[in-house]
Amino acid sequence: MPELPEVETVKNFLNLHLLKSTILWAKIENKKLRYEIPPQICKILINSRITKITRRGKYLIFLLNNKFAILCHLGMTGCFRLSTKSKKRKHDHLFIGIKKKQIIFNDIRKFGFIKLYKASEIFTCPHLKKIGPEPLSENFNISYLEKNKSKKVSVKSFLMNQNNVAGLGNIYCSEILFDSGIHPEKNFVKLKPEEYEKILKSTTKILNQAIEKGGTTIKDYNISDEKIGYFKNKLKVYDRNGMACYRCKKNINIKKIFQNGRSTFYCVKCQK
DNA sequence: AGGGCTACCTGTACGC
DNA sequence: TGCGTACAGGTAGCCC
Repeated sequence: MPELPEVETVKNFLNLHLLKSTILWAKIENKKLRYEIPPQICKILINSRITKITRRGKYLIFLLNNKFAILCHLGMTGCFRLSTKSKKRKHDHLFIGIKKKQIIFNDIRKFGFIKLYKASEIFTCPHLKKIGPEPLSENFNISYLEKNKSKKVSVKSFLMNQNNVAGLGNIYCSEILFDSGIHPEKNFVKLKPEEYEKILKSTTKILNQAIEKGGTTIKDYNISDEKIGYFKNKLKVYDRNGMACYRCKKNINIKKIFQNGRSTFYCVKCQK
C-alpha cells in the first residue's frame, strides 16, 4: 500500500486534522509491531501538541511541542483512521485522543512501527541517516545519478533501494520504468544520459499525478471516509500481466517477472 | 563493501 | 465447504 504518494496523502490528512490539537489521552492496544511500541509513549503524548507532521521517504515524522518526535513507518498495511466513535477494530495498535475524536493506528501485518526520539535526534536516527534524496527534490538530478554509476544492479533494484532514492516502492518503480520506456532488468551503469533524463522526468510526472489522486489503493486501504486512493485507475503496467499495453496496443505484451523476490511488470515491446 | 535472500505477519484468492 | 499454497504495496539483517 504505502509508497511516497500514499504516505504524502496520509501526512496531509493528519496535518489537516491533528495540527495544534492537544492530546488528551493515549492508549496502546497492541504493542506488537515490527518494533514494540515504546511504553512511555503515552505519557509523552498526553498534554502535548503536534506542531508539525512531515514526511521523509516513506517515513512519517510527528514533531511534538515537548522536544520529542515520533517516527512512524506504515510497513505494508499500516494506516491511520480518524474516528468519533470508540469502537475497536481488529489489528488496532495505538489510540491517540484529541477533543471529541481519536486517531487510531491499525496494522494487519505488523510490518509498520512507531518509535520515539528526541526531536533533535530524529533526522539523524539510523532509519533516516542513510536514505537517499527525495525524488521530487532538486537533489535527485542527473549528476546524482551519474555519480552512482558504480552501482552494479538493475535499474529497478537501484530505484527500489531507499539509500539511492527515498520513497519509491514496487508499484511506482514499475510505473516509472514503463513511462521511461526502460527495461527494468537493464543494468543501471549501462544507462545513457538521455535515459537518466527520462527516469527523472517520469519520476516527477508519475509521483505528482499519484499525489494529486491521493495515492494508490489496491486492497481496502483508506483513511476514515476521505476520498483518496484513486491513482489505481491510472496504473499503466502494475498488476496487468498478460494484458495489452496501453502504449503499443499490441496484445499480451505486459509481462510479469521477479526481481529480488518482488514482482515487476513491463511491456516487452515498449521497454528496451 | 555491497548485493541478494529470507524472515517478519495476516489476509485473500485460487486450485483441487 | 475446506484445505493447502502462493502472493501481497514494507524493511532489516544475515550471508556471500
